[in-house]
Amino acid sequence: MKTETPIKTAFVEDDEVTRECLTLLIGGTDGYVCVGSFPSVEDALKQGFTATPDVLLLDIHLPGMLGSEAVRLFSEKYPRLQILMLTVYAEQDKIFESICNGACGYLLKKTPPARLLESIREAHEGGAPMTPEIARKVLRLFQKTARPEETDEKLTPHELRLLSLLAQGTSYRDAAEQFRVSINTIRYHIRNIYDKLHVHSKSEAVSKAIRLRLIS
Amino acid sequence: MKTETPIKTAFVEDDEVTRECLTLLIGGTDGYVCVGSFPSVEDALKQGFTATPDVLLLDIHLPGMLGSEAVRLFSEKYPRLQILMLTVYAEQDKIFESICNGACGYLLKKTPPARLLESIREAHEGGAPMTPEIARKVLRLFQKTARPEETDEKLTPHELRLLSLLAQGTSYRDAAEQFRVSINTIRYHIRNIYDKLHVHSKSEAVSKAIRLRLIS
DNA sequence: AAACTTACTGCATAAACGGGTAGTTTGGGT
DNA sequence: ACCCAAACTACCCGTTTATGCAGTAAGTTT
Repeated sequence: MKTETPIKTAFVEDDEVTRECLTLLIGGTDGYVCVGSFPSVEDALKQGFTATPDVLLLDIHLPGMLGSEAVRLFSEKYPRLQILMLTVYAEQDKIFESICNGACGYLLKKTPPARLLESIREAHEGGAPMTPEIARKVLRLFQKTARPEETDEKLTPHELRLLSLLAQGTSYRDAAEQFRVSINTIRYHIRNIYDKLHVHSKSEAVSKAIRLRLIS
Repeated sequence: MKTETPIKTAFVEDDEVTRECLTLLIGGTDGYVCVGSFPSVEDALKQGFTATPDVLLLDIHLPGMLGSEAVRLFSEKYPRLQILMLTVYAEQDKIFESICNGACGYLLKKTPPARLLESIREAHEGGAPMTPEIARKVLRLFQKTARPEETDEKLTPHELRLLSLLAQGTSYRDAAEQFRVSINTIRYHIRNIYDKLHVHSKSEAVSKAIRLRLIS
């Protein structure tokens, strides 16, 4: 039934036993093919893959360059590559770093083989496979970094656009030109913005606006 | 085998057919029990649940109060409640809103019943069930909002402290007083900051600093 | 029609800012 | 002792802001 081309998978994993297991698992399963298996990032880069991989499994704790750092490297080198982190512990900061660098999933090594294969496919098909604990941690991080904190008075769309300009360092004069209005109108709006945000300067307004997620 | 107490589940879902299906599914499955089933948030609040639910399935698009808004309400009323969003479309902003408000998962209605039951259990056990597309969207959002984006030149601790003051709207003069230095020294530092950040104004510096997560 | 809001414009002025140039002081290195 | 880089101080000057006061035109409300 599997007439589709197999998913080209590669690993970077320092533990030899695990690496062997993975190679066997992938090599022995229909629909998957192993195009590389290395004990370190450096080796992978030096020797190269036998074919451009679709999915890369990256261990976090590696001798030499860490997996969490290598994510960016690989994803820049192979833009269509999906990278899955594979590690023993669910460390908050490593998860964070990996995801920010562009990893698309994060699995624990205790993941059973069937689930692992499924996750590789899921990653290849645009999903973001994670173990439940990790998914929850990601959400927590997310909730922490992104809390709306409503303002008492809402800014108009116009005011928000102006605020964005200010955040970019635009002067009143330039903003006036962009909006095709007089500089005095800009002043007028700025005053309203300041009133609503209870601030008294551009920088304060910008910082408050960003914090309240009104802009950016 | 299921000697554990069943997972108390409730729904808010305006489509009557879907609601019936859910009630039947949950009611008819071992290990799950339905403690409420309402067509709107308002009804749920008015009538109350037959028991404090463990997991709540919330539709996004509801008549009256939207599910994405109700998340906070429910999670404040029942702090140990796990809330799963259940909807037809994966809308970026609704996902964002729901998660920020405290939802722990986000499923599409097309999710097959078996997977749905599994997700409820997963939510109850501290996981964060999401469909693959949604998981990927969450990661994307995450990458967008939290990108370190290294600066080419690092700011000194002193410069960072000054930058925080600027973000609060402090003037050069006041900053000088706080640091017990002359206003010219403040200027000196500001210039260095601007050079390092490649900006030309306070507001631009503040916005860049916040975005780069140098401050706040 | 009178009263009121909204968005906008104009002017004035003190204060704050940005950027150039230049001269101390200080604590390491070698 | 010498050099070097850093942190700091100083002055200048044109530009930009913050903010008060005042006025107009279009659209609502009553």
